[in-house]
Amino acid sequence: MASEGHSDGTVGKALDVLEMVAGHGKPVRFSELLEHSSYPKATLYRLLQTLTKQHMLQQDPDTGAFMLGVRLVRLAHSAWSQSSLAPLARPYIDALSRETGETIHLAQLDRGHVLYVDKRNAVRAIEMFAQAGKVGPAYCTGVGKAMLAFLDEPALAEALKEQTYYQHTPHTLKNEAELRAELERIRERGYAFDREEHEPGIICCAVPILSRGGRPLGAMSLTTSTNRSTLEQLEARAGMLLEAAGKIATHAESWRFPERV
Amino acid sequence: MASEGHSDGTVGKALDVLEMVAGHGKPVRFSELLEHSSYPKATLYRLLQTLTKQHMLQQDPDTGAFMLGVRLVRLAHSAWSQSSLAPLARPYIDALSRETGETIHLAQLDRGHVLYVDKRNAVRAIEMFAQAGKVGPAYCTGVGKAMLAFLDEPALAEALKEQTYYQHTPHTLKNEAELRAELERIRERGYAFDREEHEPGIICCAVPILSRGGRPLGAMSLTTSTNRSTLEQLEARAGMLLEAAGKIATHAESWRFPERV
DNA sequence: GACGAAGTTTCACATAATGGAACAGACCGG
DNA sequence: CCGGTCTGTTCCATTATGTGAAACTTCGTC
Repeated sequence: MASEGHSDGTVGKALDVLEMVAGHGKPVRFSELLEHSSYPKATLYRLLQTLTKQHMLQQDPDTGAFMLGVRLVRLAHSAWSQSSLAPLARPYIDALSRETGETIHLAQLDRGHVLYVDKRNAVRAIEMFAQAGKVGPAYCTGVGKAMLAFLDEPALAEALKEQTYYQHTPHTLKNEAELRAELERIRERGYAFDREEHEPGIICCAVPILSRGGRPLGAMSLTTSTNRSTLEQLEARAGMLLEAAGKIATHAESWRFPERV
Repeated sequence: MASEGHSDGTVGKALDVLEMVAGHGKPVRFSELLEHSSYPKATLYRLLQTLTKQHMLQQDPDTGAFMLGVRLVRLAHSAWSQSSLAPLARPYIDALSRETGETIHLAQLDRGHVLYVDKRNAVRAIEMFAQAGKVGPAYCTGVGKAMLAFLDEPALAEALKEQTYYQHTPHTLKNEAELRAELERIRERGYAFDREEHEPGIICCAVPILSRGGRPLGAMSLTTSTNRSTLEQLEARAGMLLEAAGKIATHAESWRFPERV
C-alpha cells in the first residue's frame, strides 16, 4: 500500500497522488492520505490543491474528502475511443457474442497487466465503464498469455517483471519458467487457453490481435465454464476467433495510418 | 481551438497537453501538436516525454504519433465507480428503463457542462449522440437545466459564465435572462423539460438528484421523441422520476458518509 | 550528397516546487 | 472559559526543476 517512489518530476508526483486517491476507492481525507504517502504535509497539500483546481480531483463540499474528478471520465472517453481497439472491434465482438452465445472479452496490455477494454456477455449491452477499465493479471488469463506470447524479448522481460505468481487455483502457473514454456506452446499454436488458471470452473480460448509487424495490439477471448463446455469444444471455435482478430487488426492498421501524410 | 493558457504550474501544462491530444481524436505527431500549442519546442517535447513515461500517453511504435494512454482508462474506471452516481443509480435506472420503455440518461455537472455518466437505451434504439463520458451543453438540455436550477447563486454564476447560447433549434433559450427565468420555474415545479431545445423532435423530462443540503449531485432524464409522446404524457411520469431520484440521493449520502469515523 | 523537415539534446538561467515550522479553527473534556 | 489535540492552511528562505533559444542529429527526398 506504500506509495511508489520512482516518480520523475512534478507531474509524476501529481499522478502518484491521483493514483493514491483512486486506489482508496472511497472519498479520502487529507490526513488519511498524508499517512499513506511519503510526501511532506505542505507538498501533498499543494498537489491536492492543484489537482482539484484542475478538476482531476473533486472535493466533497461537506466533508472536504477527495475523490477522483469528472474530468477523468471525460478524458477517458477520448482515450477509450481513440486509443483502444474497442470501438473498432465492436461489430466483430457483437457478431461473435451473437453467434456463440458466450462471453467475449477484449483486452489490451498495460504495464504487464491485462486491461479489459470491452466485454460482451450473453445478455447485457453497452456498459462501457462498468466493465471496461478493469485490470487483471496477465500470467493466468487467456488474453494475458495470448499477448505475452507475442511480445519481443525486451518487452516480454519487462512485462514478466510485473507478474506476481499468486496461486489462484491448482492449475495456476507457478513461476516464470512455467509461464515461458506455456508461452512457447501458445506461439506455435497461435492461440491460448485458460484451463481454470484464474477462477475454478472458468475456461477460455484467447487469440492475440497482431499488427502487421507482429506486435500484439490486444487480445480477445471466448469465455465459458466447465459445466457448459470443454476445452475441445472451445478449440473448435478458435478459427472463428482468429478470423475476427485478423479483421480487427486490419481495421486497426488502416485507421492508424489513414494516409502516409 | 487554440489551447488554454490559464495553466498554473507544471502539472497544469501537462494536463493542457493531455487535453490537446484528447481533442485531436486521432494519433497526432509532435510537429502537429507544436503548431497548435503555445509552448516552445523543447518544453512541449519534455512534457510529452514525461506523460508518455507515465503511461498517460502512448506513442505509436511505428509512427511515433501520440495518443491517450491506457492508464487513463484505468483511472477513469475508478473515477466512474467512486465519484459518479452511476453505480449507485444503476438499479433504479434499469427499473425506470424497463417500466417506461424509454431512454434514461444520468448526468452530472462538470464546469458548467453536462457530463453523461450513464445511459439506458430504449428497446427501440433512437440514435442519439449521448454516451457515458460524453459532454453536452447545460442551458439547452433537461438534465442541464435541472441541475443549474438548484445551484446556489455563486455556483450558478460560475456555471452560467461557461454557457454559449448557440441556437440549436427555434426553441433554444437565447440568453442568460431567458435561462434564469426558466430556472426559476423549474425550481418551483421541481423538475425540468426539454421542449426540443437541443434537437428537433426530442423532448424530455428531467429531475435533479439533490443532496440533503439541497445541492444537485446529478440529474436524471426520461427522453423520447415528439412522435412517440407528448410533454403532458412525460409530465405524468415525473412523480416516478422524482421518487427514484430521492432514493438515489439517499443511497449516495449514506455511501459517502458510512460512519462519521 | 545537399537540402529541408521532424525529432532530440544541451546548458545557462529563472521560475516554480519544496518542506520545516508556525498558524488558524474546530472540537472536545474539564 | 480555558488548555489540549487533531485537522487543515499559509509562510518563506532554499534549492531543485523546469525553461527555451539554439545547436545538433536523423531521415527521407530530390
